[in-house]
Amino acid sequence: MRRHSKQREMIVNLVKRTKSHPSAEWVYTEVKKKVPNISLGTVYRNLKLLQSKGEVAEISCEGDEFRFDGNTGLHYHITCQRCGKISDVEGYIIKGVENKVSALTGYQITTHCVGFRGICPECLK
Amino acid sequence: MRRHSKQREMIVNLVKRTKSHPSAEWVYTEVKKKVPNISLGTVYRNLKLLQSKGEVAEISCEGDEFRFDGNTGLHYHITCQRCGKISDVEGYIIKGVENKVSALTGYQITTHCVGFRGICPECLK
DNA sequence: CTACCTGCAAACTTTTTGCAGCCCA
DNA sequence: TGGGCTGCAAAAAGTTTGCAGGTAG
Repeated sequence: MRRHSKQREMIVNLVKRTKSHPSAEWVYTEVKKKVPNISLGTVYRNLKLLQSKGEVAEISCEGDEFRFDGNTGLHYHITCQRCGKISDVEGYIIKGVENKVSALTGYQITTHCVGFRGICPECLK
Repeated sequence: MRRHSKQREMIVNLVKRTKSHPSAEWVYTEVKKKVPNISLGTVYRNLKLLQSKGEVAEISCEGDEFRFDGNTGLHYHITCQRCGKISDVEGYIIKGVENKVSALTGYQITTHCVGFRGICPECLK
């Protein structure tokens, strides 16, 4: 049972290191700079694998989204409607929502996510 | 300047009426039952148009999602991880978050959305 | 050796677009 | 009658998969 390959390692490191919530395509072109003959298929395969191992998380609670986040801890996102960038909202977690919604809906809740939309300070200038 | 067409009207009504947060494909097959020769292109064109007019909203704050919601007022969603259905969370809005996050990030905030993941009561049985 | 992993390319799925004709204000 | 709207089909974009060969353990 093999664990490592140069390609896999690069992908993990890249996704964990970057703050930009990359798409598969972005990861591909980025890794390609170091490993020029990597294939897109490999990137998808690895992202999926890493995701299933919980080393990397998909953004969004609805689930058809293909942008990833190396930070798998609970935190929220904010998207700038002007320039499209996605950032983390640091230091703010809403407490008690899961219990409240569980009581309200009867669901057994696993997780929640929160997203904001607006205009970032740079674009406001 | 024309406003109505049979197809458009059917699409609006369908999306506004349904609670199931439909995908474009679902809308297509559903409308097809009444208007058999409607084309998928028309469905996409209309959903996009309605969305830009604010008559219908896309689910998710990250934006690559293609499921729609006829209820454009602020409300949250919950997805069942077992059966995949998406429901509305009724009667619960978190207050003050937008101001808080605005202060925290410097963004001018337009909206926020909240999603939950869990197992629905039916699947828990 | 033998899994597992990779690159490549083809297959799929989902969404967008160009075009010619149709239809309503 | 004109401009928007439609159906159709091709194109584009995004994701998955089969295969043959390579490589770490």
